[in-house]
Amino acid sequence: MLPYTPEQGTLADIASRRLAQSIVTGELAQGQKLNEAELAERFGMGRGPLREALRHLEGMRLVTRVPNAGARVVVLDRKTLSDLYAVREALEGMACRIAATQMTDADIDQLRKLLDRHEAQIKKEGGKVYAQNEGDLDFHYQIARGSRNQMLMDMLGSEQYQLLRMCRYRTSRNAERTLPALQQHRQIVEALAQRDGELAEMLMRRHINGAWRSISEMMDKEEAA
Amino acid sequence: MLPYTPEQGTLADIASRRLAQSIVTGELAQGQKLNEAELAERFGMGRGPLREALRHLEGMRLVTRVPNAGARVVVLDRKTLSDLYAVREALEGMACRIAATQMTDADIDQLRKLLDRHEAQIKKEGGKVYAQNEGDLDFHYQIARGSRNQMLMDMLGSEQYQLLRMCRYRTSRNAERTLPALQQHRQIVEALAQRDGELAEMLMRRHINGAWRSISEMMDKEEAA
DNA sequence: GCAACCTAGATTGTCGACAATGTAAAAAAT
DNA sequence: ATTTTTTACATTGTCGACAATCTAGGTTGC
Repeated sequence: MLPYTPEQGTLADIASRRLAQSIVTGELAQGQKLNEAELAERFGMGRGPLREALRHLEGMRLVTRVPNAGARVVVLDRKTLSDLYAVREALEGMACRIAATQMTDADIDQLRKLLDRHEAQIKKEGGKVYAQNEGDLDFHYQIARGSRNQMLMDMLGSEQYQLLRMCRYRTSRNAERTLPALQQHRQIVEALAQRDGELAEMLMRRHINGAWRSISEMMDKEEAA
Repeated sequence: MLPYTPEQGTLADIASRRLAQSIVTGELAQGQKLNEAELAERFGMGRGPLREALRHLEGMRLVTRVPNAGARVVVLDRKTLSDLYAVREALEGMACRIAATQMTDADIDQLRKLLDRHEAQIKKEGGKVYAQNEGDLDFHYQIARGSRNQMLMDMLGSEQYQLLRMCRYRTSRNAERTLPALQQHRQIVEALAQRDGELAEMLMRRHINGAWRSISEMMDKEEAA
């Protein structure tokens, strides 16, 4: 259950969502120049709303702007991703620790069901990447919700972490990590069920660290080629 | 050394900075309605750039917008601040742990000098609130820099954490906590100097936790009145 | 007197045009 | 031929006007 983005609102809101989606999925390449007139044309709106959308995205750090030179899609280099995963480890570790005391039994049960669905999906399709990706995000977001910390939820769910989704799309083609990841997810849920915050935090930190190492290796291979 | 914001740029950039400043200092009250035409008039610009600035601030979470009903200054209630301080504890704790291995001796020396200046200022003026405030922010930001994690620096220095500055302005009138805080800062620096990341993290977490308790108490008193 | 409805004013959302700036290609000079 | 200068074009920045929406006050009916 990702934060629901209603399909309506002002034109600027719509443009903002569509652009965010295009950036995150890689439809718009990293570093690509964003031409206002062209995008406005494509979305069927004036340049005004589109400029507002770009400003919003700038605040979200999905685009970078230079005065009088326009906006470009942000570029995720190795260092940026490394920094991001370090921050994730701290934030989501904390989320787990707090969630262990704050989540209701019903919440935890929902988490289990979510993982069941993931498992079924993996077995059926061998990991249709898109769904698997959003599913993993769901898991992490649900735990953030469990912490009852709105700021954490904002950071993970809607804003800053879009960068993460962006990275996922690039790196999730090899689905070899999905099964061990699911296993780790289950361990985390069990720790939460036992109300063991420290263990849950440790498992989550290890899980994220492992994910980073996997991505890092993949980038090494890509660079070698 | 807060991130330097040049006094130039597009009108939207200027409006964004001026608004952020006004919001953070409390010149614009929490929850206050932001009238586009009025603000545009005051800043001597059209409504276009001003709307872009509002969008940017929305991305920064300093204002909240409702379609067709305008923008309002964000309201920092007790829960929001509590969440914010929990996140701070995790992030700045991490910053300390990493900074202990990443900062150069020169960096640490600069940190000592910064604290010397703070001490002198406190003794001289009994804590001119504004300077003291920004000074404390400097300290925390320098440590984030020491972690060499750009994402962390962004989060602390320029964006999300503006909420924190906002809160500080409201709560820093009673300067009774400045001296113990300085003492804690010194302890943290010495832990960094000894390259003891774990200790530095622990001290920082305790420091932030103490700050939150102090603010929380103050809010209790205010509510009682 | 109270409530629902309607009207007038204010405010936000959007667009198109124009000015300012940056960029790249063509022309001129060495 | 290469470098510099100039010129033309594309893009961004800004403004003012108009349409859509919301809000408040008054009016009408019960």
